[in-house]
Amino acid sequence: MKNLELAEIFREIALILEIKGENLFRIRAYQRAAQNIEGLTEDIEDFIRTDRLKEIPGIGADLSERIKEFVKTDRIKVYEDLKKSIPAGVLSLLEIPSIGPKTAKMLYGKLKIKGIADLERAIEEHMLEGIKGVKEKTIANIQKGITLLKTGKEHMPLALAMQIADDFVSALKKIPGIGNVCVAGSLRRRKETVRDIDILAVSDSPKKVMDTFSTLPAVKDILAHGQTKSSIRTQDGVQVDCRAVDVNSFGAAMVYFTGSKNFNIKLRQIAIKKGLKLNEYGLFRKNKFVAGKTEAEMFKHLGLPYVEPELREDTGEIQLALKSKLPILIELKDIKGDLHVHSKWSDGMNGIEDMAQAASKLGYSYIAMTDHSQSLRVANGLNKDDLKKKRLEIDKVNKKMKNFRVLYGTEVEINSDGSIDYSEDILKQFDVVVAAIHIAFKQGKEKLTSRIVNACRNKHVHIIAHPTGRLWGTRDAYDINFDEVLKVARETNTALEINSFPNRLDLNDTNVRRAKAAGVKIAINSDAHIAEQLKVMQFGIFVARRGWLERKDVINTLPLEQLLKTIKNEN
DNA sequence: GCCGTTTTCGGCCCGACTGTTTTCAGTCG
Repeated sequence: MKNLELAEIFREIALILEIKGENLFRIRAYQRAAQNIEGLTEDIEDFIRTDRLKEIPGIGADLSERIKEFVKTDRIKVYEDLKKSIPAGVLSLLEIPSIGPKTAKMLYGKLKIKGIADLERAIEEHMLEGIKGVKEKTIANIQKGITLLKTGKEHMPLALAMQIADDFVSALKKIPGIGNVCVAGSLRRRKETVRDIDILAVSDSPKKVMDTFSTLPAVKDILAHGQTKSSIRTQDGVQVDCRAVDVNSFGAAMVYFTGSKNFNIKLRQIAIKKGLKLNEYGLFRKNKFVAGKTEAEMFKHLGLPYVEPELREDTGEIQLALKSKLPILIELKDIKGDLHVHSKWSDGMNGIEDMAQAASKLGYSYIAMTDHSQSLRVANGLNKDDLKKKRLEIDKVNKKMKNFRVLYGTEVEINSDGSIDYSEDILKQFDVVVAAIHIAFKQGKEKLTSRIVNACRNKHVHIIAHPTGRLWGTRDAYDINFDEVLKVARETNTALEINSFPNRLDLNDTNVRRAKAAGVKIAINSDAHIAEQLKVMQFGIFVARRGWLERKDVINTLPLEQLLKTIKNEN
């Protein structure tokens, strides 16, 4: 699958064109194409094979040819030529905050600066001084930008961002007379990682909000401080933007500030077609205010149903919204149980009853106690004798608890040779079998794919846990043929997991969408090792929603009896 | 470079903040 590679190239073409000062709309066309290709749930080569390239929004005659050229020859001539015209390092200048295409072009044109190291040297040697339009502050900002780039946090996991955002929101809510205070931006869209935090506040006196915001104890640097909009960096290097609006503009501002950028552009185009103007203050007809107080009324006046924030990425949701065919996204309250949970029997910290009680308190009606299997010694995997004792304990807990069922489960190891860590005899006794890879994940694409595919083909395996194995900040996804996995999972009625652990979130949103498109069922599980961790389920739900999942796509939204029938292939 | 119940040519989202200017360009979201 060459989708991501291709998107990357288009994006780079756009950057080079930007520096060269080319037509802005040509640049945007490449950016848009890159984004749309990235969001595809299907292999780009399939589009070529079936002659549907031009059905992808933003792909016309020219880009179709470029795509075909790339798939066929692995290169794009236009791109190769462009790369020759500008040294690679010049593009890296754009990563520095405060440096955009114009500045990068000027630096390269006037001072032959070909990268960040060059730029630092030039500043040291006072070479920037005396250039038209560059004074002390510009130089200071570039220096600050370089420092930020080197030390600053690039992206942080959603869970961390939510905590930081909560602190800011509570602090702002203490301002006397303040109205709504909400997070917006990619955080509200629940992207798995976010670069900065956006907060929107309703107030009659925006200046007061700005002053309070920029002087909170967590603030280290003030990046901008205006009348209605400010931007700061925290002691930990996280950028937080805050904007204050009038109560009548709250909905418009939420739409605007939540994004995504491309989603906003699409909405504004729709507005124009209706003879309206859309900005962060509202919808206007000839400067007359039409709507703006709530998001719901904004969408309504644009002729659209409410679009959930997680969908607002301009990857086809607007087209569906126009036809009123948006998916009804799954919610946390739809989850009836957790099918991947550990206890003291393997590497968990709580006993079976503790986990069951905690799950019951969350409103679940079942959990599967899926402790590790015998070969995974580091996690205290269970042998045959352990399993017998564990089963007795489960029976005991089940007798005691009302309206709740502990399912006898395992997270069985997919061994390095592709075999399953328990024999058929043992496997068939479990209510729920989750299979997973924890060892030998550098075997290469073919071998890894065949291990997972074999597990799917084992009739006792119901779910593949954390199917791509990525660990945020530690380990990339395994190199597997995901299309092959989807095909076999579908054939064998094996569910793929969304592992909700904040550093896993595996499957991710794009893969979830691909799985749904392929007709594969999903299980959203916590993988909790202590009772408190059952609550990470919400992060899996975020991923599911970003992957367009509805209740019916997820097996653990089913009541117990139906769930058992479904996973055992009995209906 | 894309796209079309206004159009196959001429449009293409909109505004805040900053730093440098004498009215605005560049950057950012």
